Amino acid sequence: MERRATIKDVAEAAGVGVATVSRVLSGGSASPQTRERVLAVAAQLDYRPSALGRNLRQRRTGGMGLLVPDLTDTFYAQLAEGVLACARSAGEPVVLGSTAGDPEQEAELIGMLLEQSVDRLIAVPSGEEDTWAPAIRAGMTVVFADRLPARPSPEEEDPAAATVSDLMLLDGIAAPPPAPLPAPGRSSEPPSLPSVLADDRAGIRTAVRYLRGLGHKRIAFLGGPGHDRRVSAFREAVGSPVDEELVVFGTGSRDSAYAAASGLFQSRPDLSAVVAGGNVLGEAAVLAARELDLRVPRDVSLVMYDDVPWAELCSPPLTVIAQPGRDMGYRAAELVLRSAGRRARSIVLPTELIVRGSCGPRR
Amino acid sequence: MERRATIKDVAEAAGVGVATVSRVLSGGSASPQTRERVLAVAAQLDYRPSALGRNLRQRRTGGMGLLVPDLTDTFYAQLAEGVLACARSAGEPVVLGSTAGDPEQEAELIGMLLEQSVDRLIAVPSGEEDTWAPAIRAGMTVVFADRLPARPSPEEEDPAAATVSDLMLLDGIAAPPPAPLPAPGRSSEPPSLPSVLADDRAGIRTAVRYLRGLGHKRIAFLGGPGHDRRVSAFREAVGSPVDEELVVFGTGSRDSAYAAASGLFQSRPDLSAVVAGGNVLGEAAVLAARELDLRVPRDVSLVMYDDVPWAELCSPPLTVIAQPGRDMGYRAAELVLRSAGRRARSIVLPTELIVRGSCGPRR
DNA sequence: CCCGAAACGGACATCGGTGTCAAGGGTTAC
DNA sequence: GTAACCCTTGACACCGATGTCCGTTTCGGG
Repeated sequence: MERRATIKDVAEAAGVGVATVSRVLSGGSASPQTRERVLAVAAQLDYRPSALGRNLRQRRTGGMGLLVPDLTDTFYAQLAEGVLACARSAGEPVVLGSTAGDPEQEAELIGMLLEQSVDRLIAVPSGEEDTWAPAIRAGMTVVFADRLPARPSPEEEDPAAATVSDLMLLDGIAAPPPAPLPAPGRSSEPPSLPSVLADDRAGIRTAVRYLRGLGHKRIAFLGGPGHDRRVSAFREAVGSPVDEELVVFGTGSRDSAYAAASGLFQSRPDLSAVVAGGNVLGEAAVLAARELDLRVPRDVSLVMYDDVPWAELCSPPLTVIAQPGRDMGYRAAELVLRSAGRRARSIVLPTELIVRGSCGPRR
Repeated sequence: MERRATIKDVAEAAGVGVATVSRVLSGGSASPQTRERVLAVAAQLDYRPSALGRNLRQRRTGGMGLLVPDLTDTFYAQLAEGVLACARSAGEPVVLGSTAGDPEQEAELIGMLLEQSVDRLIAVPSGEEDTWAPAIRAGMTVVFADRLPARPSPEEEDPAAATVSDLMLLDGIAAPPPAPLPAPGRSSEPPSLPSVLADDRAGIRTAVRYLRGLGHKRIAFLGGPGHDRRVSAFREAVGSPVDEELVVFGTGSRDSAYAAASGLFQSRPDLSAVVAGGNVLGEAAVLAARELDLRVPRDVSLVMYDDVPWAELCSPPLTVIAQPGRDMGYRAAELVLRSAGRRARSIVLPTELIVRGSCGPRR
């Protein structure tokens, strides 16, 4: 319960001024004997500089914030572990928040971080870009991981082409002729926000091709919030006449994922393969299939996005699109720490199709 | 990028002193018109008090620290979600650290938290009690979750009886006659540290009885670090002549868990049931069994500690001892927030045996 | 031997809040 | 009419660091 020693205590005990102590401890210049004496006294008093004083003086908190939708989603847990590993090796604290995929909670947490003067943030965003405007405006260095914030639904300009989101634009179906103008705008804009993403497009494409190679024609996509890039890649990969009934979404909870999967299987018994856009959705697909007495891979083939430890536990073990969750977190933390002040770069990491036993030839 | 408004800005704009602004915003007394004016100005300037200034003045950081061994262990993720939920509703930040079960990293993280003046901490401890002494001495309010720090191996007093750890003492085999003195000391000591624990003893006992009821005689325990209470409960439940070869440990990593499980199955093909002390160990047991062509539950029955979403995905779905991870985290956070200053209480939450399909009659 | 430059180190302001204290104004009681 | 009291309010010190500014010392060169 004893009071911690302050820089003043050290200064007095060493018979020097506080400024000298500060200089010595932060690597400034000082004569060898002074330095030595100060260090000795500091060690003897077990002095540790208070982050509070320093932070106030420098008007910023060290460390970084981390916002994820849900830690019980193993992928986000892996991501978080990566961030923590990097932060630990840098000796920096990490302030964690879980948003449950709710933009409102996300906004609250951003507010909390601003209040704490946390000026570096790694986030798996749930809200749209305007949720993030306050953070950016306040000068936070934000690195997005796993996905980017969605663009808000526009209010003016060609409402027909931009109704849903840019999904439709990237789709290449809804608006093929009127695309030339918006397209360059869109594609020149992505320079955009610093991020660490997996190469979703390639991952999905590989999976779809793999299923195609097994003879599957009716392939479904089971998506969740934030899977925009994956869906659009899926649409692109399956080609023009996308059967919209085969593209369904859950809201992020396990229950809704199960409902979506179960609904899909029941409404379209003719489908022969499913691509699950995330591990929670994959889990739901396995459960729903079992409940409906569909055997994997005999009755339905399944590819799941995310490699998680339990994918191997299933019978049969699940074929997955692995993305390097831990690496993504580590790299994001590096980015946010490195880019002291200015805008960070973006990184795309490769995915890998890991073939196990959940896909078979078309029945 | 604009500078945030400070309390001084608000004071000037409202034509009052800073003290008045502080009073108004922290619920102190002020005349209605003053209050109104200050609030209006604050809202208009979008003023948010800086946690930095406040923390420095009050010599403490708000919020709490959270230390867990590994977030990719779903149980700890659930625990963390509980803590985050409570903290979020209180508007408090959570500083997270992952220790990888390594006392050294744990000690480092404790140091980091002390530096940050975080004075409330929830921890799943890996180190022994002396790892925690600095934190306690510094006046931190610490609530342990899931387990308590192990007592350091004593250096004096009857070295024979206390060689390994208190495991051996509780064992009741290594030192049956010289036990009377240490025993009351042990059992009167637990008033000890504030904590939120699951009723491991009851959980394990129930599981062992259940397996016994199915006819199993050779039941093994697959443990990990921190499973002391579970092991001792296991020993107690199986009764006196404990077959020590049937009690094996991993070090916490997935690899070592797998090695332990595989070694167990290979060295003792006569065992007919396994109790896995945690979900990582359960996972390892399933994989090892499959690798050795042991079918569950025909060749070997399995009960796993921790209910995790993927337990239902296995074939057959795993029978588990469920402990309320999320609740434990939430309750721990409540405890640590409530007990502003003084010592917190302890809580024990019930476990539940959830019978699914991984246990069958003795082969 | 003296002068200038460079190295060193201490006093002090500062960051953004909170708590203390005393002054001032208004009301009530005697 | 005056004393006693309460309520409101602002000035100011303080928390523990950092950085600026300036005085002092030391050393080398002329």
